Amino acid sequence: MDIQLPHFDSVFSTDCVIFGFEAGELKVLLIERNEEPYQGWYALPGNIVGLEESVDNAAARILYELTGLRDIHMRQFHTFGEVNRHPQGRVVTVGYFALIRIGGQKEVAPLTHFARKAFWHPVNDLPKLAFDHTEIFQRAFKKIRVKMNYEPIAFELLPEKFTLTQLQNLYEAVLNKKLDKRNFRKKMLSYGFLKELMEKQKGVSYRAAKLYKFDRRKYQKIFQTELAAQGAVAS
Amino acid sequence: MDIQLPHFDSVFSTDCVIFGFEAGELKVLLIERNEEPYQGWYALPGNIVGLEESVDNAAARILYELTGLRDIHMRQFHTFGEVNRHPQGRVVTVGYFALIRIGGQKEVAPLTHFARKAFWHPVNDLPKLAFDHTEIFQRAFKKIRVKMNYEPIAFELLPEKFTLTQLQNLYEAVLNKKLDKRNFRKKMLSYGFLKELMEKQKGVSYRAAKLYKFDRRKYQKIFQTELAAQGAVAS
DNA sequence: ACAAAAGTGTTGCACGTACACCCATGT
DNA sequence: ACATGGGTGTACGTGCAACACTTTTGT
Repeated sequence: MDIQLPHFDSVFSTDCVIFGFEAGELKVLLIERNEEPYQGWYALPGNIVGLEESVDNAAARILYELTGLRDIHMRQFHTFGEVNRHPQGRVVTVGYFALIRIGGQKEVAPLTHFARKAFWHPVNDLPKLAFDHTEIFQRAFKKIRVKMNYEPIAFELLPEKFTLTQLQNLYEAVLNKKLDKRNFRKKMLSYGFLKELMEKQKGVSYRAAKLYKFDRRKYQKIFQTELAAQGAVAS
Repeated sequence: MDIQLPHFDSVFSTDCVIFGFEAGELKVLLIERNEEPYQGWYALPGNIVGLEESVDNAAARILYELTGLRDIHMRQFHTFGEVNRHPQGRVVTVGYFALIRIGGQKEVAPLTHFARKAFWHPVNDLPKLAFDHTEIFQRAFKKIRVKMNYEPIAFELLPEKFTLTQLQNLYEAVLNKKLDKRNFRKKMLSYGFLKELMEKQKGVSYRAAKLYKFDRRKYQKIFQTELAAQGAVAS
């Protein structure tokens, strides 16, 4: 590539805020850093973007190297460009978030020596993180709380088959408020994108609940229809 | 600053999508480039971020240098990180948008030789822009269309005093659909953040309309109350 | 007087919210 | 039998959408 731009000692990085849901708690994926700066600190999985890869691809690669997770649907949410956010130079970082099923892939574990370990930590009661990662996390958390009200992202956190109570618990954990059971069920079912399975919960010492799964095809059908309706009005 | 990071020949830039409203049309601020690459092309105002300035500050500085506009409230909306978006090297760009009153400041004009001119162009019927600026623009446009439905950003585009019909025309231009006059007025007034002035329109050859202004203090009061109510439920 | 835009209410419908009890199952 | 969560319906209020005519003013 023919470089004619000014040479700056600047790099960009990506940091990933990966949410999971386990034992009724919302969790975030952290690593323990194995290199300076902030060696031994907890941090979001992140690293420097290579010259020959897009930022989106870099985010996926870095997440894989630090945690073993791959094929995760990540979305950019904000770029952090303060001058002194990295003690060793000018690093602008692009923040991504994702919501995944804990245990949906094998255990999380770093593939490089850059991180000592990778682990899930409850979002409440987070320790101080390296760099400005606490701020990055907060911003991602706020984002998903808002997004959960108008996009079906909650299902990405649940196992494929789930009960309505599990779904409600998740909403309550993310939104941090109690919801009314009857209204919650009525509303969720009214959307029409939950598929009721013939199956029931097993191994519980009380009445077993029906299992549901999120029907992405139905959801997209509904969503596209809405968009088309809006388009028709607009034309 | 003690640089111990890998040296990459990479830079970051900002590009600004500045919206204005004039003659019933939504417009975007463009420059004509005076340097390679894309010399002579139309582009969004943008340039490279300096090592010693935050990305946010750079966006403001660059906009000022290229258009003479300052003290504009800009918001980041997306970062564009494809490998080949700049023909001369690796440039990751952070996109910002703003909505302003055309004519609220003096005429737009570049302060540097980097741009030949700066001018307003209707958002419909945009020419091909330099780099991936068409995509950047589209993404910003989509953002404000969505945002206009739940934040009072429309007022940033209007003169301080405006009529309800002007406000409605603006909504119609941005959302690209016709709205019902009675419902629109009822809804806008019901929010309670429009202050009716003692003044009327002048110089029109028909019944003069009342002038209103956006009362930001009232808006914030309402907004904070809503937030507090949500917080109370959550606690 | 006429042209042009300002201004004004009612009704039906969809949706959210509040609220309490019986049911099925495992121990 | 009892403990535990599963599962269900109604009534009310709010907010949005559809819809047409009279009023004011300048020319």
